[in-house]
Amino acid sequence: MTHQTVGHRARPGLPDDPLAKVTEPAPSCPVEITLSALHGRWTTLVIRELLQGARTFTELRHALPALSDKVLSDRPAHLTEAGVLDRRRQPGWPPRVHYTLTSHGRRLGPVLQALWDWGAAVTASPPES
Amino acid sequence: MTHQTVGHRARPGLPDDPLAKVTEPAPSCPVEITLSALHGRWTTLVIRELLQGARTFTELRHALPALSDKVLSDRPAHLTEAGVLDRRRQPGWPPRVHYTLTSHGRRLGPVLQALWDWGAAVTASPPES
DNA sequence: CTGAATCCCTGCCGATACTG
DNA sequence: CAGTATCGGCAGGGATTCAG
Repeated sequence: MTHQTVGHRARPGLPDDPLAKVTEPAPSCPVEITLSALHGRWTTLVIRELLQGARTFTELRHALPALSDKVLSDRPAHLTEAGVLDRRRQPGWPPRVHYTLTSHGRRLGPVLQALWDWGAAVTASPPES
Repeated sequence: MTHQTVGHRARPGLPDDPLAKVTEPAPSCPVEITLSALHGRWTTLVIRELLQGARTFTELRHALPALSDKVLSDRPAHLTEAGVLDRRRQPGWPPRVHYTLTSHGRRLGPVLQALWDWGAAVTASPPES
């Protein structure tokens, strides 16, 4: 399926890594890092928007009209810290800021795809419950 | 609506699906469904544990000693609702409950793998920050 | 043994108002 | 234009206690 080139593994399941044995949500755990990057309402929608190209603050607001200015400001800031986004100020007036995905950010595409596929599969064939 | 076959996709990124155009975190969005299943602290660690086989309440407690009884009870309950887990009571005394991944649950393995890979890649090559 | 009920504390998110 | 400051409501989750 859309199993990208994220590296194949000998066996299914989780990798053979010392961090795979943590018994608490350590911030150094790769899974925690990713979930932390995706954390927060609206976050995945902001990423989806930017997967289609650079966006300014106003363009994001237009694409996601329900977001308050605060969240519209917080999400890109958080994502920039997480290394997902690049923030470029365009000199002059009025101020313009362009948000662009970094190479890391672009690699979130397959991750969101994996999330999408699982949710779609569950919807298509709900469990016994 | 979810007319899709989750098969191959013409282009990278997100699928061509009406739900891909929501402008708010709709609960019917597959991505939201998956994130909702993984939602909550400790959740992914519980799933990781169960990816290695069925576990009882006590076995989970032993594997994840830091969890309070409440969370240790809430997480499997939530995951059962989400169709990830199967809960089987063993008759007799003392009461024993076995938690097992459903077929949907087992399919979370690759999803966690994708999350792991992204986090590991970011750690390996941190951004400009 | 396997939880459910309760209490409290914290952090998220929405709304509104203000600034370089 | 692109945010920051502030306030308040509410849900998540830890600790403790109780129940089948």
